[in-house]
Amino acid sequence: MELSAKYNPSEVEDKWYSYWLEKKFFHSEPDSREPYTVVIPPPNVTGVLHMGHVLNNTINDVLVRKARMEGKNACWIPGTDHASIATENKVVAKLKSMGISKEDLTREEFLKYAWEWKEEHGGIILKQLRKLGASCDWDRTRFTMEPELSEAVINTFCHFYKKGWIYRGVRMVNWDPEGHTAVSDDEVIHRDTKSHFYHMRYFISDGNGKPSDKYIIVATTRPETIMADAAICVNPNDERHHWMKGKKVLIPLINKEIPIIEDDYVEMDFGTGCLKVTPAHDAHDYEIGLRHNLPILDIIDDHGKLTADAQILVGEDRFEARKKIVKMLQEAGNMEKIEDYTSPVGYSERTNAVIEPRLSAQWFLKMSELAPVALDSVESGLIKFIPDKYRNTYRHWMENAHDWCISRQLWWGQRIPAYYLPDGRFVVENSPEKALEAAKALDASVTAEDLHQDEDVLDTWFSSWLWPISVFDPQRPGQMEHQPNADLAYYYPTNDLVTGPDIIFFWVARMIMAGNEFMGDVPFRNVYFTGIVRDKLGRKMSKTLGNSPNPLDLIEKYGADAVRLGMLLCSSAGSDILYDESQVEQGRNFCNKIWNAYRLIKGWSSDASLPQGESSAIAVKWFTDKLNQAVEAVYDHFDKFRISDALMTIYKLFWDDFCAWYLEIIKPEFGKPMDGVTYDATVGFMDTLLKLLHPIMPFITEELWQNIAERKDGETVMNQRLPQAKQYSSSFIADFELCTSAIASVRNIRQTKGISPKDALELQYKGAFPGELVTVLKKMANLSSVTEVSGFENPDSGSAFLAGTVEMFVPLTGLVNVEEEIQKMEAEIRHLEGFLKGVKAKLSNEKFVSHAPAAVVELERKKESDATVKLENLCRAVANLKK
RNA sequence: GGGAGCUUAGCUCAGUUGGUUUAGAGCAUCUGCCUUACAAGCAGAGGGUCGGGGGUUCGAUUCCCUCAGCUCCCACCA
Repeated sequence: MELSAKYNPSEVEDKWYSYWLEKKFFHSEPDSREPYTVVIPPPNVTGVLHMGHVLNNTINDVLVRKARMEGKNACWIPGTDHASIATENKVVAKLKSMGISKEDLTREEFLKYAWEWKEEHGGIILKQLRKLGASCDWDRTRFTMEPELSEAVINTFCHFYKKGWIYRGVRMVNWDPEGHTAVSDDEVIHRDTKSHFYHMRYFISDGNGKPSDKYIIVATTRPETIMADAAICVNPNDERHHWMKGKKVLIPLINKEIPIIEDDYVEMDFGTGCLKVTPAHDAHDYEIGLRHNLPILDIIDDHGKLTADAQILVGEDRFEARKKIVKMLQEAGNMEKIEDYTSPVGYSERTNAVIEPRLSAQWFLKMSELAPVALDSVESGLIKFIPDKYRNTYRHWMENAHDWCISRQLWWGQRIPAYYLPDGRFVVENSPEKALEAAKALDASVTAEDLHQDEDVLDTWFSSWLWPISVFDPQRPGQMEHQPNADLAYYYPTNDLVTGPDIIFFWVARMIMAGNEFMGDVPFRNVYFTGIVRDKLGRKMSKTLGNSPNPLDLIEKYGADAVRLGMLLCSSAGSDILYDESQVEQGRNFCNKIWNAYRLIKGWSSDASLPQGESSAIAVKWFTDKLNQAVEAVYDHFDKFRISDALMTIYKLFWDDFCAWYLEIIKPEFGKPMDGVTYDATVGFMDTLLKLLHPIMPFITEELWQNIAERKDGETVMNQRLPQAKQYSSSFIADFELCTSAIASVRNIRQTKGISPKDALELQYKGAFPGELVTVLKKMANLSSVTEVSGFENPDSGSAFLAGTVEMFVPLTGLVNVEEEIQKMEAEIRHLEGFLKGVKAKLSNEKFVSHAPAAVVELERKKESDATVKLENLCRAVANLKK
């Protein structure tokens, strides 16, 4: 095979991915092996791949491929999420562009369009994941709104309703006037927003509904809601306002009379100490209203427009109304002053509309029973969070969890299985038939036509919280009498969950609740929280900023392995990731390095009759040790989910140890064959390295592994066993490092003296240099001789250096500047003296010697003696030079 | 307003119950090399008083306090 000097990923990636699919290597069925299970955080069905997905799925794939190569039965479930609000919005927008308004369609007609949209645009992201190399079991692909999973959602609703944990109630909810739906507390994002603080005059009523000459000042940020005011509230301890106790005031512009009431909630030193109470449009005011029996007047409709009850500005949008009413108040003489003001405002996570607190009938799931159990799952250590700090966040939320508003005023999603009787009562059943039966029990005269199903659908998270269960056995959630099927029994609980911290409450916490409820066990053992991918300047990647690269373009340009590596290089768990394309370049360079190492090895011929050279034997021995040391470290890193450290360990093993040292040592003269023993060992090393690299870089490793030796059809590197760490000699590795440092020093001498690497030099040394490494030293430093001496012959005509504590000397007649050599050594002496001083200070400290552990003291003694020897050597050398 | 976390070389980060030759890596930088695997490369080198101050300790990047800066999460818009 003729190989180009550069690795060309596009030639190999599709080929091997098709091969893996064709051979069903990703598919898993229960068997006697230990399972390793992961479920994908289901992306929006209409989503496209972005850098966050790349990060998440790369980590997932590394974990899955590693488990597979450890002999586990690895199963990674892919799928998508129906994403009610996001998808419905997209469909509405599409219809709008076609000149169709959602209001003109029936529910069934709209859903027909929605499904068409889903078929057309859905699942693109799953195809894109294949380009990344994701080894998902595609035969098990799931969608949260497919019939079976929808049934699971409905059964779950019925389950909790019958338990009494789901209730319907009129509550203050977060209304999204653009999405025309309520959203849960967690879907509201609070942002400091610049607005104004309007100080308005409310005149005291003269008792006949006419303004007197006295007024109070009330401050608000929302003057457009004054028509819905039910009272003015002051703090009972506020003496400034005692005079108006029992009086009434008139709402400006509409002159409606409202009482002045007292409540501790009002803070005396905020604003004017007078609070306008608007129960229908503020959650706090609603509470005050309940306490004081105030009437509730709702003047804002579903779309955020003022209703007829407002009397004025009817039909105006709430923000338009605000502008207009300010002017009206000014003209009427009711505006005292306007201040600039910044306060937190809630926005809808999905539509970015300003949330309108609003009273409406919604369905809720009680958290009082589910949250404590889920909290305990993490507190007890049954589930581990990586990094650990998210335990705090989790605990805080769990201890303050509000009931979950699960109804959404949308059509795309699972419709709430509540059926209303004509008299307003309702029944909850998982089918219309059962509902009719239950309804007849309440009222025998009810017919199927009389029953009306609730118009709302369920929150999308109400289906995704079942994901780790329903992907295996959709019949289990909500039906405790159904025994888990073989898949669920085998694969549940899953092992690791890789996800972003932004959905710790939406999804992670709730999956733990559902797992405990329906399986009596947590859904996963470890949760690895990735960071958020940001650009080089630390900005979040977003479409509007245009700072988010298209991952597919990157894969096209650099190759999937390079993109994976680039992502992993900087991905420590939990901290945000500053992405830069140069990291992907580094990944591409590494691919190229691997490719070329392979080319070098493949270009060699072996001759079994040749004896193994001494330096080659040493190199094989050393790299075997080095490999085992690295494998041990890699496993340790993986165990702690330090994926970038594991990667860096392998990276350096390959690049520095294998390529820069090992291959250079064993490299035969050009065109000459290599002895068989070394050649076979080298091919073996390459084979092992490819296996070690495979979870991270699946494509290039498969390509090379398939070529480095004869492979049968159906063989793949992804099903090989990962190397296991064996015993290795740390002392031999240390000896070798002594040798490499000596080689570097000689090379440094060449560089500073302008001596070509081609000109051989001599070397003398004094001290304990391991004899077996002399041959390596000679070859790599290009030395004609290496001699152990008792004293250097002409110390002023050469360059001396230390390798560890071994003194070394390169004779360089006529090339040495004695002054420079002396200066170099004296600098070294100063450093050593400082070091020694510190060590001696410690050792002469009575308390250190008596308090510190023996091993530490011993180490200090060794430092002292080593440094003393070095110092003596250096001083002698300098003295000689100065002669 | 409440809570959590971060601050170590130009950049991105390790630093594992306080002691491993007076701090490590990758990238970037500088110098010299187109040496028949690789210039997407090779060889060598430089670079940090571990945010400031204080304390505990024989010993602090590591523990405590404090100040400064940054980030994130939670929180009902008077």
